[in-house]
Amino acid sequence: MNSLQIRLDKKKLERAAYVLKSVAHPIRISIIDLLEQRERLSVSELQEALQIEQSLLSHHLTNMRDKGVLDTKREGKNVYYFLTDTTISHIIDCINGCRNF
Amino acid sequence: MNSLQIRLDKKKLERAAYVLKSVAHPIRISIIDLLEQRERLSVSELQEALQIEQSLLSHHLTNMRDKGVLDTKREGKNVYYFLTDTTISHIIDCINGCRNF
DNA sequence: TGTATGCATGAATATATGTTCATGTAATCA
DNA sequence: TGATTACATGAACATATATTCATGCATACA
Repeated sequence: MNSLQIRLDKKKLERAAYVLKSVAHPIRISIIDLLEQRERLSVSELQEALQIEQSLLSHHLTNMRDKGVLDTKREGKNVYYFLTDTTISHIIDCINGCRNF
Repeated sequence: MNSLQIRLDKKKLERAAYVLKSVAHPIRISIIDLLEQRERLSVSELQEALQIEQSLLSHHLTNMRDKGVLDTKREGKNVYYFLTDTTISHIIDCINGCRNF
């Protein structure tokens, strides 16, 4: 028997890689970490916690939103970001809980 | 109270991003998927299943090995690759089991 | 309505990653 | 020991990603 084959179709593979990419960055992992603590955060709040340029933060947030990891809700002048799915949190916990990495 | 802060230190963050990056690619996800089915696989076996150039595969394998995701064992002419940690499998399962992605 | 605040966007640049091609090396076997 | 098989490596090139800077747009408020 030699039935070795990839179990994921091309679309799934690309989608998975696409989502994972949007997590695989120190700043973006930090954003997820913060959103695990606070449910939802405005860009200003994130900026204060992260201490990075507003524009850079905005680019990262847009990136994560485009990839479906985050979503937003405007309230007055503020835009609040929140996690769309707990899967991403699990992934970060997974990595951090792991001794080998 | 306003005790919002990143819970992960810089080293952990960079390490996590580093490991995640080595997973965030269709070919490399496929490799992990195959190694979940077979425990260990030679480069030739992987190549047959993946249908990609030997050199490209080798680069990806080296990448994953360097980042601690895979390890190797030579046996005669063959080099066998295997997962060092189930965390990575969990991550892939996590993503695939998730309806939102 | 003008001004300040909060955030987004686009172009330019810097840097990292992926892929190919040619070649190298290690183990086996005739 | 010379040829073959299995895999690795490095340079060159292509492409993607990250960062900065300047500017734009929306909301609120004086």
